[in-house]
Amino acid sequence: MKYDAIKSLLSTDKIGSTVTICGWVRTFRNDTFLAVNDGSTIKNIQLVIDREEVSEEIRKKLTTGASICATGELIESKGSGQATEVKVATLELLGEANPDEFPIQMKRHSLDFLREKAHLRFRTSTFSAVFRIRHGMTFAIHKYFNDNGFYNLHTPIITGSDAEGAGEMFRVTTLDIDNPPRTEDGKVDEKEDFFGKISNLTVSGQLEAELGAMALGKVYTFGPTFRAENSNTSRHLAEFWMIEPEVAFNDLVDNMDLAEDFLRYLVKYALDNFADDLAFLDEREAKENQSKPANERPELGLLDKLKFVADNDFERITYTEAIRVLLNSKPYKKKKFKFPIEWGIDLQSEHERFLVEKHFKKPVIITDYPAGIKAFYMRANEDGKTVAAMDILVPGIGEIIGGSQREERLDELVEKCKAFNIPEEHIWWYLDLRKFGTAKHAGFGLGFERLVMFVTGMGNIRDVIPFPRTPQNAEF
RNA sequence: UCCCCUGUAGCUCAGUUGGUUAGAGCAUCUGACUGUUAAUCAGAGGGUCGCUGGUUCAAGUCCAGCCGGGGGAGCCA
Repeated sequence: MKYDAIKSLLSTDKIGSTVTICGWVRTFRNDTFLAVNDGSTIKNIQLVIDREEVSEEIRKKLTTGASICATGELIESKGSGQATEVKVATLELLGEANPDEFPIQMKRHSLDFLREKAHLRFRTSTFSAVFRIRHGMTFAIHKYFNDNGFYNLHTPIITGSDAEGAGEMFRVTTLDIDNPPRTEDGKVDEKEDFFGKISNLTVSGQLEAELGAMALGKVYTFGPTFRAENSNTSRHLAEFWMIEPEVAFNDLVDNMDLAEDFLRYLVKYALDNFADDLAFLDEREAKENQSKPANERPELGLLDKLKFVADNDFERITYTEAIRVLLNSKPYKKKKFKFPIEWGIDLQSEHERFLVEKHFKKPVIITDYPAGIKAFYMRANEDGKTVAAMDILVPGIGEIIGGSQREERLDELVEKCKAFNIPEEHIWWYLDLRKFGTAKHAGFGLGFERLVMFVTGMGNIRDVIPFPRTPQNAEF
């Protein structure tokens, strides 16, 4: 049915016109004032009900969560809390929400509690704001790439490639697991499976994206990825969405320039288009921080943090410099770090957090990591020790982007495969790219949910995806 | 997978060195009020204290095991 989005009515230019509101009741005060939200904005509209017009039977059922549709005149509000309100002429109760059973009441609920009510948490201000912004980020990502000459590439979700090396994979099979077909020597006969071989859910579209980039020039993927790691943290999901641009003829510096421009564009987009939702989340975060001890509070609130990122260049340092900074740091000298620091180790969370939150106080791009701690496809540097890799770290989240210039030299890549125990016949097609018209190219992966965490200030990744998939949990 | 914390009303939490009938705020219900802003005021209902076992005259409180939730670490995005 046709109805007026609340978002379109909150400005006063439609005063005097008859409007139709459909939405869900937030509160009903004084048996007269009905706050209704329809999801078009974080703001509610106030419906004013004449008790002569709407029966007591209906009024009793206007409880939090009930759905209604009403028509009436849009008028200037006599109250001070809002500019406009609707003088109700007709009101239809569409669906009741029994207050004894409906779990979302007008009070502060913990995020833990709402996580267990994921089917209803959209009805809260916090989650509706988060998911509006999540949509906005999806749209802005496609817009950025489209405006900059990239082509969106759909890489496979089910993959027969087992060389991606990004983590444990989910097996995909149509075999009867209680009674699988077996070969003569008693092993499960993989040839009988749907694809005639072992297949899995993808952990990354990067290798396929490289194939696209080496013909279309600039491509990006934006799709679901799956990791069967037993990770129990507030920053990991078993099913998450990833953006992976890949650009032909780009080197590591081009790659960093792209990643930084891209991230800052997205933050600006959120500030420009989701001001109401961000203002609400900013206040929410501020209230939450009040209960924290002073030394755990971030120096900048959400909005200030986003503005700072939008307006300032990221810090760029090499891994080797980062190690030097850490070795000269106060916490290192006072032995506050739990993990040792020496050239060659992978940076721990505590080290990354120090660099980003205490030392530079801004997003940091770390480049040129030791070859031994990075993936096989990253391009070997001239020093023979490091590779052309880059990670972008942001305050509060840690690593949000990981990328590299890819190894385009066939001989070097074949050597790397040997060193990493990857049989050439498994990635013959990836090696073919270096045999025929090879060229330097680079790309990165951005974890979409980590981006949404950063932009919304939410502290747990399970609160920025509608239905999170984590170990031991696939509810809904 | 490892370490730490935690489980008391629908929700958020308090509950002393073990001691009478387990409390508060919000939510709900009843009534009052009627231009309210998470309205207010008065009253009421609501509990197998996660589960199982143990110590004790006595366990929400102490001990053990199990189950659930959270935080941190590793792996990474």
